Amino acid sequence: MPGPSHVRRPATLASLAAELGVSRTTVSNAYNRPDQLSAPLRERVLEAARRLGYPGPDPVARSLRTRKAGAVGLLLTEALSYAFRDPAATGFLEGLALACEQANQGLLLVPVSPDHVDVTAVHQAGVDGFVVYSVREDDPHFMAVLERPVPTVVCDQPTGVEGVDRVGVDDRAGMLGLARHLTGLGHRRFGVICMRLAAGHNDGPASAQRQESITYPVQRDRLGGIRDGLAEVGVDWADVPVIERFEHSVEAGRDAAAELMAAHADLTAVVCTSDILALGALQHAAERGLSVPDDLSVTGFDGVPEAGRAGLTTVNQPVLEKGRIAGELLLQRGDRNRSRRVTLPTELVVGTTSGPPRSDQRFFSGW
Amino acid sequence: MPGPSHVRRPATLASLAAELGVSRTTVSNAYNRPDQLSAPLRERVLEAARRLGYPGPDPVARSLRTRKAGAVGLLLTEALSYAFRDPAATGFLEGLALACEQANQGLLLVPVSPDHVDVTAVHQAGVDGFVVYSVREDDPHFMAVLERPVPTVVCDQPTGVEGVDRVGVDDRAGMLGLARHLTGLGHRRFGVICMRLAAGHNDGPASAQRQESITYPVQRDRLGGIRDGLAEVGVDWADVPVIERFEHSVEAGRDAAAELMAAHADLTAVVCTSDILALGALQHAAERGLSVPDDLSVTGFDGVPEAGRAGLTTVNQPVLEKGRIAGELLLQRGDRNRSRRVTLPTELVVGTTSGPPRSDQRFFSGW
DNA sequence: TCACCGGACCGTAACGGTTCAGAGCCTCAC
DNA sequence: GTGAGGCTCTGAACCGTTACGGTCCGGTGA
Repeated sequence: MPGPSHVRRPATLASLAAELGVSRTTVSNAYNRPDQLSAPLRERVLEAARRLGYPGPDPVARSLRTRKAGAVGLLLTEALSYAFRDPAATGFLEGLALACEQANQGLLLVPVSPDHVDVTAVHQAGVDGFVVYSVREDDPHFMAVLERPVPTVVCDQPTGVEGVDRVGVDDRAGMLGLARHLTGLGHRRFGVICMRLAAGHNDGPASAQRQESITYPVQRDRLGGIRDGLAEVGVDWADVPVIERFEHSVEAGRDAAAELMAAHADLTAVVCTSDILALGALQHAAERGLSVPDDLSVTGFDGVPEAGRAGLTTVNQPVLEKGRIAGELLLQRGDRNRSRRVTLPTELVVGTTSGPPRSDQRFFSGW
Repeated sequence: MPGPSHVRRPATLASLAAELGVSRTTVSNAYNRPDQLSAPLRERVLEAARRLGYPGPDPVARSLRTRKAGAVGLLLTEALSYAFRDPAATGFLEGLALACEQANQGLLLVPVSPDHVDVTAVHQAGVDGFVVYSVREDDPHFMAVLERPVPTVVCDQPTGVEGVDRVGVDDRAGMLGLARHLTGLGHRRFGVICMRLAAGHNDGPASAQRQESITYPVQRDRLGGIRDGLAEVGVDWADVPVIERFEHSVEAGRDAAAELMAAHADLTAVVCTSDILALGALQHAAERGLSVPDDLSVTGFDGVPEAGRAGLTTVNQPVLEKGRIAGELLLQRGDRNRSRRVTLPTELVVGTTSGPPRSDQRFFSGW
């Protein structure tokens, strides 16, 4: 098997042209516009290229001249590797990759350092546009993206950025439906487990003040949906404990559930703002010996495959579709200039983790 | 919230320099080498940049000049989106992404068209090197990568390419250990389900001839490992039916198992060359009413999370580690020029899907 | 006074292509 | 014979930046 050709400094289009005694234009055309030169000459060019080990036009130089990179940048707030761990993100990426490969565009995962903020990677990225996946409103990387003179599409959050297309779901409505499902079953004593609400590490109860200053619109909407749903049956939001976790993992959900139940043993329903957290809550319930849904109802959000297998009551959102549409919004942008907003439908999925509270608990809740 | 700046044609370094009456070098230095100019002047430059909406040095132009793109290209044979569906690939990607983000390098997923071969995407990719994940020996995209004058690292396959680093596991040894486990349990009647062996769609038995012309070394080694293991107890490989599937999915595994068992109802063990296929085989066994492992033993390869949950007997390989090392081989390549080979260990995991064959079956196998 | 030095800044030449307006030249119709 | 038009091919400008090797100037030590 032949080895790679990176040993020798490769020939350039110019050197190839000189070798052949033709103009650089002609060599360029041999690659890009075969109809612009005679077949024999073209063959002669290509043959010489083979002989001299010319790898074809340099992609970077071409990008500079043509002003297109042939790639889409993807920005995530989390560490890059996170994208491959979170099933919701994975689904999104699959959809986005689908759109990219259909348009023959590369997908550049922009490395963001989770620890120290460093936006150079955003400046480094040779891309024709950015897809931003679910980042904080005041994310510095996102700011850097906005400064780049390329189109941008946001998935989920931040919302309402001028001149930027967005695709997402109606998180508030989705959660509202879920809350009604639970209140309809008779629940009145709720606890909530949510994801990171703003910059800064806050593992524990989310104070009213913190809830005021949420910088993740999705979390804001999901909490808002729950609050609205509970308000309909007279449950005061101030009485609902909300536990926040910085990390988004099953482990974090389990841990949060433990914290929640330790302080509020009388809850009949735990609403989580993601399936991953809910799966953790289910783990905790099992460890605590609570029967779900008899002793406790647990719900999630997203509709990831594992949730389906676990029979979790949740709100499905079309993650793959979100990715696909994000890609299409970016790539198929005609001469449109106004920003477009796409809101996809969610669907309440009633699984086996939600049911009416025990009658004694129901009675208890009447106090 | 402010909008993006892609409306106006952005200022260039040159125009900024002209505006300020300084040289372009100075502006460049303001961004890249703050120590090369006085602080006040630097501030003046940056202020003017802000005022004129100069987004900082163009990444593509910079790449052209500095000859580095700040990104690693990833080549997969399958459609891009596949990478996010196969858990083994996902694990690999996570590891690779880890290495990339540590080196502050982007990860460019190169779009390959699964249907019609089109290597332009490989030529398009502005990257400093390629990681090739598990492709066919004669894959045209891979050939195109080799022509690019950049370093390349291969994961798994193809093997033995001159001048190209490689990371993988000893697939043959892994499978050999697994085969010994099964023969040790008493199995003598085997069936095999394997992944795509070569170019071309072959869903069905893999003839001896096809097995001769395998172009996926990993499959060659895994099958070879089984063969060697069976030979040790006198089982003739010619008597072992091998079913191939083009698609790599649970569904395909289920289907292949059905085909296998329909023709060979007397098998006591089905060895699959991947966990995904094995999970499908388990599904089929369940549908057929076979008790695993009493009626049938089923094994996989890879050690994906789902296999763990299913209790599958399999061969674990450190997929995340493979990705991380692939990235490191590419990024931390010193002035080394000889190609490096890294072989990571595998581990036999005995789950609940393998056990001794029924005694009557064992007797039967003695015929 | 003068050679020398270091900091601050600059001019020029790449980097490797693409693009566009032609220049030749040949053919064909009139 | 001649002008129109088509096919090939060329020359020069341009894309936006950084690398390299300077220059300029004020200060210093002898």
